[in-house]
Amino acid sequence: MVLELPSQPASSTTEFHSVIDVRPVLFSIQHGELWVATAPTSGNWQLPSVSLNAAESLDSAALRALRDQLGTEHRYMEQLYSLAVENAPEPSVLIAYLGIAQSGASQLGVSGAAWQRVLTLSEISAIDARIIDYALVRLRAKLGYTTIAFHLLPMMFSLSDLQQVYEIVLGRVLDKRNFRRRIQSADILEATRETRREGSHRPARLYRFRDAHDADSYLTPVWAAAPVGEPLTP
Amino acid sequence: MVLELPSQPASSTTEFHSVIDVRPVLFSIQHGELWVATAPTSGNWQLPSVSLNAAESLDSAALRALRDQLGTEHRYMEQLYSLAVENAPEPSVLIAYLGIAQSGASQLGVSGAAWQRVLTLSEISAIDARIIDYALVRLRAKLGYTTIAFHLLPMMFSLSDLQQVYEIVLGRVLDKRNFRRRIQSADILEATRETRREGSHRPARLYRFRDAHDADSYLTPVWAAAPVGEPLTP
DNA sequence: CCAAAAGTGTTCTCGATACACCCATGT
DNA sequence: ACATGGGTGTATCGAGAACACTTTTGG
Repeated sequence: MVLELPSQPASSTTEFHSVIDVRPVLFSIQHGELWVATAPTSGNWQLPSVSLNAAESLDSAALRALRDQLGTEHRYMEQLYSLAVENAPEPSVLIAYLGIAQSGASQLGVSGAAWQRVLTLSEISAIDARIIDYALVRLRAKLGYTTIAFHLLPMMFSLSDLQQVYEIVLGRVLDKRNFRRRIQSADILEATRETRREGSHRPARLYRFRDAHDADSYLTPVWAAAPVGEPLTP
Repeated sequence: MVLELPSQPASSTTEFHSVIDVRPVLFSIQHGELWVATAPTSGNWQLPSVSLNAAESLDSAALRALRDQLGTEHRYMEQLYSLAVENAPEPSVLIAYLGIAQSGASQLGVSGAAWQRVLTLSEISAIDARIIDYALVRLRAKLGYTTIAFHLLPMMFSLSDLQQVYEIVLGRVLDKRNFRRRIQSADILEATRETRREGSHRPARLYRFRDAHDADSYLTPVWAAAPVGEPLTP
């Protein structure tokens, strides 16, 4: 949809402009831990970051940051928060994004870009650390009421794979039976005919994520609202 | 906390700048309906809007928009979403806020500013309409798991007042007994010794909102996470 | 036959829902 | 006395949490 800009009262003759710094936090899971992608820099680590171009949406800028500064493709991207950076050499507004890379296909093509363990990442600026913390809070919260976890996994996966994702992100162990009951009652998985054998034990059935549930919540909010429109229908 | 800006790789010599347009949606309840505050404009209505100044945070800019363009004080303010406005005369990034004004003290001091009914508001730009819709979605969602509703009410209120707020915002009728049970079991209210008589019927006990619960959620998420730190403690 | 992960059911508790009557007051 | 909104309790149901054993495979 093309949006029209409403006519604003000309506020003042000296309009103040800022650089728009779009900064995605790209998570992925490797070796049973949660990692963040960091961009090449001299010295310590930093989040990938681009400044917004003319005629570019914030979302595309966030994708561009991943492509140009990391050399990777995304699967999921969501805006997090914006803030004006104070005491910057140049007036700038920072727009943070939460991105998710699939467990397998997450090579970083740009030299110098590297994955870092989230929980032990210290050599990073205060502002980047804050953004990463917030992104993790959001990711954790969204695990509970959205299907965001699937973006961390490849197309086909076992239920144990999925449970591991939840455990790694949430940082605690979940009960297998309760987990499976909940996931299966949400009706968002499709069993495939394939299985995976990978050790001296029973092979795991592989599942696929059902379409049309992608960014939707599958848990009902406590007090659901009426559809926007006429009020107070019981 | 003062944030330091991490040294970025000098991206290009021609840095692209945008006007930062901060636009709060201020809700309040009047005459049993939900209203939005609109700023003076020639022709139809529009949301209040300021462009960010030097050395000003986004939050203060949102408050300034309320003061300068509406002439009102806020009680609650929260960032909603940012987007780059395409096809604008000047490159601009719009940052939307959700604000809440108390039911009583919500006069608009700036001449031309006016409250509009949310559900029947039509003479407004597409972009402002979208922002208002989104703000309403967020407000409705937050009713269920935060104490945001209290900002719509004066310091002291009856339980029926509170229920009415929920009903008006959600657009549907709630059961009185279930509503009271839930609110009271959340343990966020304090009964005062005062009552209010305002008709030929039993007077209502007045309650006060307990402190220290202000912006906090009082409903536990489905799968709570471990505190950020070492992972996988059961 | 042993190790290892996959897979599967039941019980309990608690919160959400539906539902109807008495209470205190002003006129 | 009656009209009006304030205030209260009980029964049902479903979801979340706790908890242990059998199944299938490779070695």
